[in-house]
Amino acid sequence: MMFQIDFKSGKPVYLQLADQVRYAAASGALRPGDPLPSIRPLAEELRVNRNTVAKAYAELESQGVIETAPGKGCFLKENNSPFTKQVRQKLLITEIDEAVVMAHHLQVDRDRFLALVNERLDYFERKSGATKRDD
Amino acid sequence: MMFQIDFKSGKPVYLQLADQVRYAAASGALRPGDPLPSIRPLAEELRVNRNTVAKAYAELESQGVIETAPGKGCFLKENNSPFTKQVRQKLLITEIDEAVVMAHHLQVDRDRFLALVNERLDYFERKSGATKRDD
DNA sequence: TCAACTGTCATATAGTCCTATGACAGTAAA
DNA sequence: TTTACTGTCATAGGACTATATGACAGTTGA
Repeated sequence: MMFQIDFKSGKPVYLQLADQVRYAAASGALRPGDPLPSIRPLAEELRVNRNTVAKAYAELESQGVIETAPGKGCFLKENNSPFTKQVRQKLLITEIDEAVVMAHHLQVDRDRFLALVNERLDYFERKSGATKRDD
Repeated sequence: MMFQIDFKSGKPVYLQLADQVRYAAASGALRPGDPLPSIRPLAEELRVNRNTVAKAYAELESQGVIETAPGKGCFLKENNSPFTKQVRQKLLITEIDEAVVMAHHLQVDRDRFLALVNERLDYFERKSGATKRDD
């Protein structure tokens, strides 16, 4: 589905979820005014307590990313650009660095690493091509 | 100094430290047989409790990265790749996938992503080359 | 109105992370 | 031996994360 939790990462679940909502907003997967998944169903889907989802949403609301309306639901706010282009690039570089460090640690050389990266890019392109939405 | 902790990251301190030791080993900043900083001084320097440093070291020892000798100190192990080739590749692919997924989220296209990967590879190669020591 | 949904709040429980602190045993050098 | 270092262990407490659960009020549609 739209959100995924890594329970082994050591990173709090509510932060993972909040980050993913921000990414969805940044990437356009969620647009201003769009409803977010309701707390209870999402908690069930992610196999997480409803309080944990509520905490993620509460944080997002306090940061002005979403709007919550008791009785109605949660919606993406109009003017949400929590990430500038620079910040987004920094986020990506952090992820890339972790992979590069792991490659060093595992003594995988540059060519083999780049081959793996291309392989995974192919894999995800095939995958997302299959799930492309009609908007 | 050699290690740095980000107290705002949400990631446990002992995991951050363990990762940095692994990186130091991978990059050559620490070589097999080298002594690691002693627990108490390092804890003081990082402004962290000594138990937290001890926990990081204990994890590294259980993973075969370092060796601890009560009364003497902690030292980088000779052959620190406790993982089989398959397991290592799987670990690496997991890291790569996280970066690829992030790139998708942030709408960074393939060419730009590969350019960033190469840039970071260059960066780390320069860095590990520059930290070569005179012993 | 009634039922089913929405978010919200309060309480209790458990686990982890981190701190603080004292104590112990092994090592090494004066 | 004494002193100062090393890693290790045990205990206690605070903060945070997450769980489980019950209850409440607002919204919506039958």
